[in-house]
Amino acid sequence: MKMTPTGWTILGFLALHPRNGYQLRQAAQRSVGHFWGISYGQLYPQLKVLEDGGFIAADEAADGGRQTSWRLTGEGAEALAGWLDTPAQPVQLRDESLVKLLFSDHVGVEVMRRLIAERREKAQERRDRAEATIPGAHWPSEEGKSPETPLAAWLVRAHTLALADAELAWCAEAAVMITRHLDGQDEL
Amino acid sequence: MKMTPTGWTILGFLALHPRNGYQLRQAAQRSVGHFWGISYGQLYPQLKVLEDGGFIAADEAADGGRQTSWRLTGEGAEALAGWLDTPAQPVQLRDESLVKLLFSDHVGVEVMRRLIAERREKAQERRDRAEATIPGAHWPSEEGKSPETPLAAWLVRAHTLALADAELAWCAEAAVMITRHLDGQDEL
DNA sequence: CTGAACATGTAAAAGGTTACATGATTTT
DNA sequence: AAAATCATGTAACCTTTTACATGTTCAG
Repeated sequence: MKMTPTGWTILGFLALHPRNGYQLRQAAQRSVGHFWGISYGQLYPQLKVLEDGGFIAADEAADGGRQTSWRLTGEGAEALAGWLDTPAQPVQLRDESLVKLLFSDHVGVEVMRRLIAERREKAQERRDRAEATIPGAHWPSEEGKSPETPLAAWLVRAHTLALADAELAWCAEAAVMITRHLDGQDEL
Repeated sequence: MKMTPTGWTILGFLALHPRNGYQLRQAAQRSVGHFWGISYGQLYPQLKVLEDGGFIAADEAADGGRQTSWRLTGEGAEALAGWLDTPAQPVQLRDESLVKLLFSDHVGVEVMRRLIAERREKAQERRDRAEATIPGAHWPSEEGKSPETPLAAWLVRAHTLALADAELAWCAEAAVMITRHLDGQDEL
């Protein structure tokens, strides 16, 4: 089996600190869930692949062996750096709600309003979650750990906030435009 | 075979006006390409499915039969309306560039700067393309066609512009933050 | 003791992406 | 005459998604 994008993501998370599969899942869900789902079905198989490749190693010290904590190896760090230097895959977006909106001209404005209301809710949730996130607070602070601000995490958080705000602003504007459009029709 | 999301999208586009497979491909690419790719491999098979379901019908009048122009049937219009009333699938985003940014803390700011520069370019392209688009200018205006402003298309265009602007603003801000971060380190 | 959260996996399905294949027509 | 565009399709692949399966530990 080969490494999938899920594999690289695992590598990235393990670069921050060691964890087990379950924790990887949660971390991914929590911190990148809304723009980069990691594939649960691939998670454990990919861990095997990464181990075979020598990119990660198991620390089974913590528990009797029930849970496996994985850490990045030197090779893994090199591979990760290489991946980061590779041009990113183009952004893939599948936004059904927007397509439906595009086709909603002839089915009444209620549909439009509902679609937009739903988008507003989702955007607000994303925003709230990002706002509540303290970048770099990945695990209970260990003494001796450098308290440096994680710039990257900060930037990503700012990105989420900025995009969510733009979405919210658009929702408000859209509502106004719909109303205005209806008024305009009445005047004719 | 069953109907896939690609099928519904085809239905939506045919609701605007009849076209052949090739034109569907182009329309989808042009107008929703950046948030909803239609699957080319699935296009012609789905056209068959839609025909079997009675949702679309072939108009082979135009050409000797080489190209098939498809139009929506009454049943198709109903089905489309039903789909539009169905809750939209959650937005799926796969943004590798953002993930790489998140993991780029320890590989040098050049990587960060490059990632951000690439995002800026993409965002600018999206913005320019959307700006140049005149919503509703789908085909050479036929006489008798109502010159109504297509509200939905307008809203979608506004969305693209708003999100692209937010992305561009974030890129600028991010560049500043990176510089500031480096300055802060020097002062220590 | 009962349910929620922890933890590790496997299998199948679904659908999108890419590449391939073919040929006609139009443009340069 | 060559290249680009038009036009229709097929096949294989790839990866995510979803569902299933199983057992443990911890909290109420």
